[in-house]
Amino acid sequence: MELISLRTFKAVVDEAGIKGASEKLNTVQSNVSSRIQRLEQELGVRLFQLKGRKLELTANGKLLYGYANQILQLEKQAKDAIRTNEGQYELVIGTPETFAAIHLPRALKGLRRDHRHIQPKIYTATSGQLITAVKNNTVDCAFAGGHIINDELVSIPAVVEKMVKVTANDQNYDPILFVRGDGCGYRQAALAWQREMGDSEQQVMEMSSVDGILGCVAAGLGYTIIGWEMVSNSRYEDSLTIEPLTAHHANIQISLIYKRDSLLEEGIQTLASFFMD
Amino acid sequence: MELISLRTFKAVVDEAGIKGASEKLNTVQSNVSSRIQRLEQELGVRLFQLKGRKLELTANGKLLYGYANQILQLEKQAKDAIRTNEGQYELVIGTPETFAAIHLPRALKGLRRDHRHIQPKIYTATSGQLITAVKNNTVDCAFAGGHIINDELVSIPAVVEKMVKVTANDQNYDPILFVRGDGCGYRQAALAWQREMGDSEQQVMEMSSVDGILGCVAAGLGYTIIGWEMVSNSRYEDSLTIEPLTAHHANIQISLIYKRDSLLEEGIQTLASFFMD
DNA sequence: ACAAAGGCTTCTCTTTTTGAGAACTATCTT
DNA sequence: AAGATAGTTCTCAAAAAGAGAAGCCTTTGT
Repeated sequence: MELISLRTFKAVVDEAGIKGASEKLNTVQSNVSSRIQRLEQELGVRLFQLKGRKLELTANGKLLYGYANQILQLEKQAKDAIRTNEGQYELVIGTPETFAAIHLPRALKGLRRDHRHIQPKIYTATSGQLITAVKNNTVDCAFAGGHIINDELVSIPAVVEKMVKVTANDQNYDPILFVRGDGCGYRQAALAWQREMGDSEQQVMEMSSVDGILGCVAAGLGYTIIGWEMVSNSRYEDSLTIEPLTAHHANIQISLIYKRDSLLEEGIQTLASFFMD
Repeated sequence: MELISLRTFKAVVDEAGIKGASEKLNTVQSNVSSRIQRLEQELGVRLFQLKGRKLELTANGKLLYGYANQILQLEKQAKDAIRTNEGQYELVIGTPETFAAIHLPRALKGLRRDHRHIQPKIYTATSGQLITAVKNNTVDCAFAGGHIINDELVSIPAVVEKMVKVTANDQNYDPILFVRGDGCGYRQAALAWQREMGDSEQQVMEMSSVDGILGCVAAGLGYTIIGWEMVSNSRYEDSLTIEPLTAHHANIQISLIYKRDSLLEEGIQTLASFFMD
């Protein structure tokens, strides 16, 4: 049994299929397929069962999945242990795009200046995906909004974003709420606010980029709820009006989360320290 | 990082060198050497350091060794879990040669008859080596004499061997104690008895096979201390005289030992059950 | 002090394994 | 029924692993 088999196996399970796995692993379907077949042959056991055109884990597959996770995690820990022992190590930081744009640069700059032995690497995804990414060890730590209730994770408060309602300067805008795609922290906040205002049958428009949203709002097509920092210094700042939200929705806490007893804890704390002032 | 790298690495550490590892892994030195080099390159770290013509683990090597053991053990557990789940599984039984000859056949026969889903596989070595073999997962369980004091191991009493002093029929023998090679359970018992008798400056002769020893004793060249079953039914039985040992050395407890929370516990208990009557 | 042996590395050549891509099959969708 | 989607099979090229020979540096023994 080789780790590549387990990595492949895990990818197939996680991505729910050979196609997904092949993309994640940067290879073609046929290779993934044959690796799995080899593994099955080696163990003398079927790991998946074709159910329609989807694969379904067998009992043995489920059994192996647990072990594969453990083994792969230990592999990562082994590498981490050696890297931290060497002083030099890579710290994979997960962050939502918005956070990466606004808050991260300053911290990263400080990190590069004062802690040359830490090589930061950025991985962007939505808040929701990032939490699983932390659990999976895809990233060493991640910035995410809201409060994380999970005792295998630790969270350090990083920044508090002041949420604001953004409208066009002329106050003459359509009652359309612009939100970002699924998984974005702002989106949740915006929808919660909308619900509370009783405006929930208002039209909602989804857009993938914050810049796009602000552009639309500036053009008077609607309004949005977003972190204050996102607007200030934006290219549309001058054509937008900002209005603070009512107390209870006013703030979103963004925390740096990581897995309890991560070997890279020291580096993560160092990163967090740049947000304490 | 692949498991073959870790297996190789572990073998080099355990066998204290590339030559030993290459033999254990049934390959040539050059391959072991290059696998290690690849691993070092991959981790960007030296794992060994040439000290004279021996290899010495570096700090990073020691770190990795711990992880390698854990990972490899999990690999084994994963396979075991699947095999036991399948019902059919292989049970690797360690035993001293002497035990294999006398006590094991009956149990093995019963196992094959009543528990076809267990495929026993025999691995012979000395008692001392067997204990480490159990710890290393080289074997799933092993028969060993004496009392095992180790809380990562479990031991089930299997048989009690009655120790006897064996001499030639004519009572006219040299005061030479015949013992087996290092690591044999009988050897220890014999030497302990000799010490207690105050005969410790008596000559001792080492021989690797029990049959050889009995032959020599039968020929009047000396005497030996050994389990009673070894003598009865031996080809020399008729020319030998048996004399029970004094109470305190009279018995050796042989137990079946295995690693606590082995996944194959059920099979091991089954094996042990053949000794309970 | 020198020859011999032991142990690791390097180099080369052969065999095996892996990977990419195309063609194929079966299932689901509309 | 056509098209899209997901997985498998097959083939050929590329890469990696294995075996063996030769070399280098220590240790050991006389």
